[in-house]
Amino acid sequence: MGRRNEHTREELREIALQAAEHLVAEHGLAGLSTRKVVGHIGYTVGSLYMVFRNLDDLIVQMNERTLESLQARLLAAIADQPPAAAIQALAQTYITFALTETHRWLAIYQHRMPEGQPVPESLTDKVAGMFALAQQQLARLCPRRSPEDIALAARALWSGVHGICILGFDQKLEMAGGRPIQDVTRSLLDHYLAGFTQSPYEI
Amino acid sequence: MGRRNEHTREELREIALQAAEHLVAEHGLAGLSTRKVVGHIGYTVGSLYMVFRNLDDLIVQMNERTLESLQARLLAAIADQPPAAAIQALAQTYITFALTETHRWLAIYQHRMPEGQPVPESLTDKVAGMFALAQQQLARLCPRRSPEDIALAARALWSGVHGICILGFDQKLEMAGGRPIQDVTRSLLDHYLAGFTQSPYEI
DNA sequence: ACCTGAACACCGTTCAAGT
DNA sequence: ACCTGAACACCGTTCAAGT
Repeated sequence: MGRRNEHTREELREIALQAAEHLVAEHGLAGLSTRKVVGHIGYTVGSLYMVFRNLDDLIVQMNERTLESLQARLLAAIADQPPAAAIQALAQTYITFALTETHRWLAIYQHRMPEGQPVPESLTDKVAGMFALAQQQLARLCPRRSPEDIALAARALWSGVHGICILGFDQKLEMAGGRPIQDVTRSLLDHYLAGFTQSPYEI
Repeated sequence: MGRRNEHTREELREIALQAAEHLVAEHGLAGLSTRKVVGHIGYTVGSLYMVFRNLDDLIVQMNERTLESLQARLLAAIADQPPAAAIQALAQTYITFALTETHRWLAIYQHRMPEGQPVPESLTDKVAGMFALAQQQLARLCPRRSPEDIALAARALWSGVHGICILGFDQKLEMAGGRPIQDVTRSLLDHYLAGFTQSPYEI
């Protein structure tokens, strides 16, 4: 009885991921459980394991989808912008995503693989692809810099913007009279790039 | 039977926190549970609730202890250093702490209060105190800057260094041929400060 | 007053049994 | 082949009962 053959495997996977995304968006990663997911889609626990290896697998696949939609927005923000504007646009778009899709964005970083199990490459690839966007724009901005310098700067800035977002939401660094994270980010980018585009050699 | 009256309330609290710290250091925050804690100290579950309101309360108190020992190391690193060196020392000490006490340090940011409950002030105060160290050194370095500029710069740099650490451990941004996080941090600080100490006005 | 241990409502995961 | 639902080993939290 129940739902037998109502959905293909792919459909089951899709509605399960949608239910998971809904639960996370509403209550955060902690509000996600296998039983709640199947409760939402009218199946029983066992059926989840036909489509996902386990809950971690489901979360990873959900996080990959989040990364894909983030990447799409970043790409749209760059468009045909000149490099300096593109870099600002990347940062502001990342912030906007974090502000609007807070729980789903947080889930990417909150989830940890069980002890010893590595993060799947399919996910790290997507993070790397996103990071490459920043690196490309930085290379356009400073064409005479060595690839090593560019990579270092891209990592410093990407991590920096991410850190501002993470601590901004943590309540844990909610400064009294604190400026909005957009301002902090602009300060980071402008001052770093002022220093970076000016000094020709790495220290 | 059991352990009745073997420990005062304060002693019970202490050994419970020590057991929790040991479990987290060994297996991460996910490896912590009330039953494992009491298993280590020879009590039963119920007794934990004499000393802590619940597991979240225990974790918060554990995280506050971690922040205290981090703050102590940061203070020692500053010593009588001139401001520029003090800022570098703060960053490198933060990194070293994250590298050596990885799981306990991660637990500070991994733990989230249940929906709606705010982070206790006792914890946010300790984070703010730590952050103030950076702000003070920055004010010494740039005495003519407005307090607003200093606060903005302190937040950009603190968040930046934190972001570099977080993404560095996440495996999620483990760049191929990536430079050690110490180098990325130095790049962030040097270039930002080069830009910051030079431009007299905020954009 | 201190502490136990059973009880309750949740969890993730497995798997024999049903269709 | 698909799916169920009971079973197992874990959770956090409460609370009557014991000393």
